[in-house]
Amino acid sequence: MQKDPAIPQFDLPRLRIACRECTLFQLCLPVGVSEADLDLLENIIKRRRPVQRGEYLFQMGEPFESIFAVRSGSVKTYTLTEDGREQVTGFHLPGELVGLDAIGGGRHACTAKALETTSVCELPYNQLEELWSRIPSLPRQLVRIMSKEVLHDQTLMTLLGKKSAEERLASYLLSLSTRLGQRGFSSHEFNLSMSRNDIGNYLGLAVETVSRVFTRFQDEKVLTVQRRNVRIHDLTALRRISSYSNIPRACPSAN
Amino acid sequence: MQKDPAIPQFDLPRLRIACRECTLFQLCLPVGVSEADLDLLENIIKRRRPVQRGEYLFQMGEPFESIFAVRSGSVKTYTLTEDGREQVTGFHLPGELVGLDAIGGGRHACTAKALETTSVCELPYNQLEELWSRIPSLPRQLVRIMSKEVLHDQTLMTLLGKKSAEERLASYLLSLSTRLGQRGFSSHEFNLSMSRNDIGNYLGLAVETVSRVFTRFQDEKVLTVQRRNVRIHDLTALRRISSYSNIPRACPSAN
DNA sequence: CGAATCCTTGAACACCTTCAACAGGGGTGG
DNA sequence: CCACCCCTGTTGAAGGTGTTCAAGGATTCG
Repeated sequence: MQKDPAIPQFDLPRLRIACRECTLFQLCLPVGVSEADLDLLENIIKRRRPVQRGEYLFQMGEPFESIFAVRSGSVKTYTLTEDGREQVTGFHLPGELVGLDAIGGGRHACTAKALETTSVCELPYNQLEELWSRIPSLPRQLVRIMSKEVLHDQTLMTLLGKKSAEERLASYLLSLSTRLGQRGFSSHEFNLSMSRNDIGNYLGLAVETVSRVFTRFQDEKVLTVQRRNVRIHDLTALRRISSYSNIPRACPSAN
Repeated sequence: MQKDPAIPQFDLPRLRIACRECTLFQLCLPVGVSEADLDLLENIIKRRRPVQRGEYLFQMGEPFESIFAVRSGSVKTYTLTEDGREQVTGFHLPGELVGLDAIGGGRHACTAKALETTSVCELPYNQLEELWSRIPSLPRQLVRIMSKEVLHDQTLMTLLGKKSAEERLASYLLSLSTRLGQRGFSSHEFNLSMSRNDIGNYLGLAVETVSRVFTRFQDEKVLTVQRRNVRIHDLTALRRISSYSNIPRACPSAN
């Protein structure tokens, strides 16, 4: 695993880590859960030993047992299309939940792979459901999180359906920057844990295009990029680029 | 409103329609709710008078009050991007829920517009939440539905990121065909309630491309299309086209 | 009947992809 | 410790798919 100045190592060996001590408390499922109820929640959480880069949290087709909360590191989720190609469906940072798309189908619809050394909290879903009657804020929060997930997917649909290559990469970097900032990391310098291949796959672009746009951004002094290390110099420019301001054609707001 | 042989008129004037009598019972939120509990659920449902074509269920930015279940007709949801362009995020058929993306944010993130005369069940969300303790299957079912929504969005991401124009339209028509079939309508002949503009917007294509692909499909005898009326002749061909079998380039499953 | 909207078709262009080749790290093994 | 190799990332050139621009036809509705 590469050294990564932006992602400090957590105290991984400490197996028993309470939600209330977790730096991600505000971002994760326990939001709104009372002190008294936290114990109930914590009792069902399995804290696995850290997952190494390339290892799986779960794989597509496996029976659905648990959802996972990322504690540190990062996870990529992807599906295999019928002809065996990979479609990256998301990158998950600390505090984010993985596996939500499997609840409805009983089987995992995607594969979750660690992009670096990653630690997660495993939440057995059956046990989680059983807590709902005792902790009503739990299902409320879960539904809220899933609602935001739907919202996120919709912005992604806009990105894929309407945006140019530059707009896509700018939006992507801004998303990463914001999310890292929320988690206490630097929002203007960070290391990408995913390859250009993954980025391109996720953004609906060829690897070469991702590479080219990166160098274009660098030429325009918007950022500096060296392999996986990104330093954003002009956040405003990035924002301007991302909110596509192409001249819109006459677009009758059809019936 | 145009005549539509594939969508028979429901008995709209009858205001009091019980879930248990609803033909959509199996597709909608009440799945898994016991007979005894149905009354509780039905009591909070507001059944509005039918919404006319072009009218709104809700608009972007409005405070979130209710989610809606489509009873008959169809609804288009869309967001306005920062520069005022429209992004269609979905088309909703009978039995499907609308407004789920607003739960997390407190405000509607999209606008829902009727594509034809449409009737809906309005479910005030606060009251719905209050029922959860009495009817535990309600939140379970809601989470399940939202999970499927996430799943659906992911296939759409694949469509937008990886598929060609032909593959997109074929997938879209198959989706419509399947969903209409599930609802008791013909799966090989139906009328589109949305314009080419909306379809193109949804699929990330220019209107002209949608039109061209339609005629190409017609030339290949896959279907007949006359304005909004679609007759599918070769479902197999459509399926073959939709599951893109382009020669994949070397695609190292980059860690 | 006329206006507006929706849909279709044609031609030129643009953006991104594909193909190809090479450069630079990082890891492994000698 | 260096050489080597593989993988990742970069850059160039050609090509294709879909967009844009433009114009005309069809349908609906006032």
